[in-house]
Amino acid sequence: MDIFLYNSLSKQKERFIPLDPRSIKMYVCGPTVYDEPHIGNARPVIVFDLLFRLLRYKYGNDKVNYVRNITDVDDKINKIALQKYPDLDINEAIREITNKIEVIFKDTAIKLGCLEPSKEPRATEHVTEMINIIDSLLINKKAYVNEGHVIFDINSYSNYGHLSNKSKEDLMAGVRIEVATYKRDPLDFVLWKPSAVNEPSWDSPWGRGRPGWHIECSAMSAKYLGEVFDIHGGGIDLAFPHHENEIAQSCSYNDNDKMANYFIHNGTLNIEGKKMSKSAGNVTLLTDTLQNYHGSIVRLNMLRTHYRQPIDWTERSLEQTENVIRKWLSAAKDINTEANKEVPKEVHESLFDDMNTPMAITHMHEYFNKHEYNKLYASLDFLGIDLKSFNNSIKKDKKISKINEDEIHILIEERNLARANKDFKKSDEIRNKLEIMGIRLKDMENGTEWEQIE
RNA sequence: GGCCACGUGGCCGAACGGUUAGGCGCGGGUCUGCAAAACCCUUUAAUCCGGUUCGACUCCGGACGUGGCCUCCA
Repeated sequence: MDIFLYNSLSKQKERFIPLDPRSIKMYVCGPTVYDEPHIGNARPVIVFDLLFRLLRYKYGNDKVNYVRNITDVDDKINKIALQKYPDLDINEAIREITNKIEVIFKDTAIKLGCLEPSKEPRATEHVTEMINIIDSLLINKKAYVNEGHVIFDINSYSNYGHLSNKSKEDLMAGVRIEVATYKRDPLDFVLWKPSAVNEPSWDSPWGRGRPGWHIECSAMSAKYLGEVFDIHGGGIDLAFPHHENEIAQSCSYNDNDKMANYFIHNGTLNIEGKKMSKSAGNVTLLTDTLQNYHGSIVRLNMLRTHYRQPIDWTERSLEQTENVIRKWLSAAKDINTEANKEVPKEVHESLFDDMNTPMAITHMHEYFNKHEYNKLYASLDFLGIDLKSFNNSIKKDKKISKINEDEIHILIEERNLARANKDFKKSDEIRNKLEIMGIRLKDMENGTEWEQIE
């Protein structure tokens, strides 16, 4: 069975045909590490992890090369570095911040059930490669130097705007800021810019400076995946200008008509119906969400919506997902762990059809209803949702102290004694008392169990 | 202003030119001393206005709404 993917280049669903089935090459734009990861960052991380898993499944675990970069050079980082560590040397301050955020980001990705990419290169470790590309673009007259900046000449690349479906005229109509004096054309973009004293800088043929946005991805994708690779992924918000500019640079540099055969974009994410923004004060940090919901819930909640569809991230949908997971978890004891872990056909087909996770989840509900728990669990496993870790975390999450726990056990014994004596008035009093304490009792066949409410 | 995506039942969320997707929740029931869990039953929708068609939630046009992007700026 082949994988079908919606390709932003052709604007339609296409059969995925790799350049070389023995080595699949996927590049995904990773985070700019300037602030704690938020829920919006999680979407591409989860979506492309799933694609990584599908590709591994079809072509072999060791045949897929998944590169997800870390952008650690950016003016936002500079600003925060100066704010947070005014006494440190700027480069040290930046290191401090980017290292810290990178650790949180990677830790979060693991909690969300994501496999580690094959390679996670950092932009700052590839400045030499960037300079080489810029130098070559200058030699080939695709770029020019002005006022210490190196600028990409948009008019040297005829296909500009193809990915984002924008014509030069449309783009010009949108130009609303004052155009920088060093640009010949308002649409030209910066490859290299000079650095002030308190900005990070590297030596270059054009003086001390730093790379512009976009060039890092051209440099790192070429280095690790080659001139042309299979899949380039990221959020739809990156299609323009980021990916458009990457294509212009890379294709001009390599003299190719393509950078990657498939551009795959995930849809946007809103918070309770509104755009997430700092000014609106509704930035949902992943670390906060993961405090209240296990990574499996966050992951499943994300996958309940098709990846290209806009998603409205709400507390309510998280609660719904938690309900589903708890229900599925109830079947865990009936799982035959020895059973073959083969992905059920229907789930396999759904996922290979442009990652139709909602359809796959529908099949999983069917498996549960038909008591085909092994199929359900094989599917969950394939989606990267680990219910076993969830199970453990329920216990761990209980914030009941030891003393409290002893007290609960005493009360349970007391109640069971009352029940044995048919003193239901007393037994109900104890139930109520525990409920007020936030403990719910469950009389099971072999004894009374308890759980914390909420 | 330009380009684009989306608008499905109380809520989430698919497929599909004609056959009640599915889930969550609500309600009812079985079970239970009472609960909880589980199980069973129940709950028929497509923002609006036109058009194409024997037939449209599905295709086309328009309106309205929500959201994204419009180049170094957070």
